[in-house]
Amino acid sequence: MMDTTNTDDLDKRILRAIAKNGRISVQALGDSVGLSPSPVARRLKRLEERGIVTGYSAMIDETALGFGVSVFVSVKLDRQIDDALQAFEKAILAFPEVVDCWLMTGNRDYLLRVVTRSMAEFEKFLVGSLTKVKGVAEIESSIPLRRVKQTGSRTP
Amino acid sequence: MMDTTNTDDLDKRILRAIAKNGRISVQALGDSVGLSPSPVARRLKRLEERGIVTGYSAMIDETALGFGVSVFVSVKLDRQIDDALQAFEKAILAFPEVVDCWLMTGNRDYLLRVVTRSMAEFEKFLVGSLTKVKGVAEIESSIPLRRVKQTGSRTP
DNA sequence: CCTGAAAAGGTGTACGT
DNA sequence: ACGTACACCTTTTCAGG
Repeated sequence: MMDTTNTDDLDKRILRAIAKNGRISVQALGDSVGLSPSPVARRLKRLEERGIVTGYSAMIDETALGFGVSVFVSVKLDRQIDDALQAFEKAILAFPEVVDCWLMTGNRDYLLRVVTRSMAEFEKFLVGSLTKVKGVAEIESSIPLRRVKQTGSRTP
Repeated sequence: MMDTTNTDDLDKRILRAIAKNGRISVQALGDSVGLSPSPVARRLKRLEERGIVTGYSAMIDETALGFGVSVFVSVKLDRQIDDALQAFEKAILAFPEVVDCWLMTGNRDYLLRVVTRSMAEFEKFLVGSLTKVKGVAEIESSIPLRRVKQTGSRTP
């Protein structure tokens, strides 16, 4: 059984273009892929509806805004039942400090990236917010020195 | 001496809004922050010029593009001299499979996120590319089940 | 599934406050 | 530094191939 994704080459070119410039106009998109604006708009809408394009975002320089601290945090929950996972994830989604979160295989723990203005603010987040989330059993922080590469997402 | 970032509350609300929806119109932005379109456009332009807004991007479900495999890879180098780090980083920047890379404190190892079409392609990258980079001593892979949160960047 | 044209809606500039 | 007005451009919708 083959998983026909239903995204053709034109869609892929549209995706590449909007990955590079999320505010590009439908017209310019049409020019770049060789289509008139209306089909591009239709395809874009369809890509959004199908959940392939999950949204659009401005890329903001965190350090320019004073958020100089970025920390990787590994979190283990004390139970691994679905309820605990759901409760944890709901809390995570509400914390602005958490910019990225993955559920890992293995011990079913989470890997987060937490961004704050300072170490003091990070500590406050850790003891004031994260440790207070129900089900959190273990927390391990790793501090990066610097970011070597940032692509956002892969493109062919 | 106070570090007045020169971004006031209005700017911050604009940043929050465009982080959440990078394709929002200037008009809608104006409505949401209580300003008419022209000042919003002026502020937006200024935020871009000052490098606070570095660009716009569509958030794309990588799996939709056929990149179903995402793996966190931890890499230790056998020597921690600057030359080794530089050589390693140069290699990393050239690999399209590596979408994100951080130099970590502590044991001075690297944390990468590697994205491929399949496990077979991942393995090929691992044995064919990553292990062949000079200085690589230890590699540990962690496989995520799914992404829980993807914010791109922190907002004020 | 595409084009093209017309209606609706958004943008950018100039100027007034 | 914000608002309004207006000309211009972009998006959307719909008829037709």
